[in-house]
Amino acid sequence: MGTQERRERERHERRTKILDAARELFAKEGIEAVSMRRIAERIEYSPTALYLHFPDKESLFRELCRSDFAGLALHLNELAPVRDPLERIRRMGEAYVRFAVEHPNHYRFMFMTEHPDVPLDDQQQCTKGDPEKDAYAFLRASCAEAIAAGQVRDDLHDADLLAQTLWAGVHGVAALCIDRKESWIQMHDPDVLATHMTQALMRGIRREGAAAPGAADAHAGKAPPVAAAKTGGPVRKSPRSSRSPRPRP
Amino acid sequence: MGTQERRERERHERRTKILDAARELFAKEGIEAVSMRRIAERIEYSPTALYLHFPDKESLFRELCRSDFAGLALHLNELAPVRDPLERIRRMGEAYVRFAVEHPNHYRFMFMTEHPDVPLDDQQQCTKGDPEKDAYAFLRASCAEAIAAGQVRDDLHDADLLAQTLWAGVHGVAALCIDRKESWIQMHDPDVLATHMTQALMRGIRREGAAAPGAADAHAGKAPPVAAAKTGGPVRKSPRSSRSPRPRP
DNA sequence: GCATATACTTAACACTGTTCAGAAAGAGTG
DNA sequence: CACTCTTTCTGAACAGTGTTAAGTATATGC
Repeated sequence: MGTQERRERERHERRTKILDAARELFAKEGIEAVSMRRIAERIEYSPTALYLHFPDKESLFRELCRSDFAGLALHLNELAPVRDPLERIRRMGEAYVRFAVEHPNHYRFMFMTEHPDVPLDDQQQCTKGDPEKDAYAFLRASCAEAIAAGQVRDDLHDADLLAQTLWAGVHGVAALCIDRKESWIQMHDPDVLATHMTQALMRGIRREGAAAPGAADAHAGKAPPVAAAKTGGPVRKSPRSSRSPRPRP
Repeated sequence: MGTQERRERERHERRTKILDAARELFAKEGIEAVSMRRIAERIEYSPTALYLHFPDKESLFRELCRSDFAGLALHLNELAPVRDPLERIRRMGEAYVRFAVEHPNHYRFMFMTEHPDVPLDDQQQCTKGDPEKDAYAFLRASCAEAIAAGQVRDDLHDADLLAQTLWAGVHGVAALCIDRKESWIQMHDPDVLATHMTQALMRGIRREGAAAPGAADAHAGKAPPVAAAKTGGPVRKSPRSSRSPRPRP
């Protein structure tokens, strides 16, 4: 009987209707400024109706941002064809800051607010570690690749440590540019800062003697072994207990 | 007539009584979790009484954090006697992250929340730019010094650009460590990350050919020209910054 | 003694996220 | 058809928030 399926479908439509309304308000005004009542109002529901589809406000926005995480990963994956790992990483940094500045509200929610330690649900569980859907995994894989290629200084041969250092660098640029936009400290242009940050970090992590990539490098015609081809190791999903990269070689 | 002065004094005492209660709650639970009612309760006032001393909640916390800004600047100024500008900057980075991790709530309010573009009041107006009271000014001055000393690459000869790049680097470490403490990405130890970040950045900004400072440098016995000329203080004990791991020279 | 400024309180407003009891409508079953 | 059960939504309410208006003591200044 098709009724079951039709109901499922209609339910899904209602859900996305809520999410669409929320996304619009949220992206424009930020998470704090948007109340459940206003979201409900916009789609002519009562506030209570939202709670039939989402347990609370945070879950609603979490769901909303999940797609944005995927979007970020997709955005960065466009750089997968760049052959030289360090050059790829450098460009990822620039693209990352651009993404953050263009979607400040999403970025703020994704990376600038404390998230309670809620256990990953099934969907997150299987995207985690997949370089195509998990931006951090992609970065980490590229770092591992660079290390394996002997491009990185000896004291940075831990892929997680390297990835987190680089991530922190561009996150700092993004976060300061978003928060301190109208502050007593006049920040430079995000693009300029991002470029200098990534270049400085590249010089800072590169093994001495390793040649900097000339402008010659650039794109490869064909997608190479998928950006590291699992360089990051057996990246599969890990049942949450595996949250201990625990490096220290 | 002494009544005026006494009243002024008593008023000031009430003010600090409020601030003390607020500081305690705020530092423990964060700005969001603390309500005006709870602050008032703690000192056996009615909630409205707070509004006789502060126009609103944000002003209260702003006042509270002003002293912490000064504290940060003081903390960093202990490094003023370090003669070599780049080495001084590098250590400032480490000290900065340590400060952030030790006072996460204050740091979050100072540098991780959007502050409305409120015009600086008189007091802020005159601390701004003073390296002893304004940590950014101190960093910027050190950057200018390093540039003047010919230690910095030519493409980073803008003191603000350089300062903001370095700041962003350590801010990224601090912010990620504070926010992602319990996240699906297990962050490395803040100290380790801070050390690697600052070292990588130092290598990344240093003019090629300029010698890295040997461990020989370190403290100066006497106040050297710029840095300490303004420190006004002989920079005695550094009660809290003494635990500098500092591996890998 | 009296007006006044100060410090405080009670009551209330306009919000917030969230829950609970119920109503209306459709589907499945006798 | 009637009966039940599920789904979907609503209205009212709870417990909280920051903040304001109006009113009350009390000490000061004349």
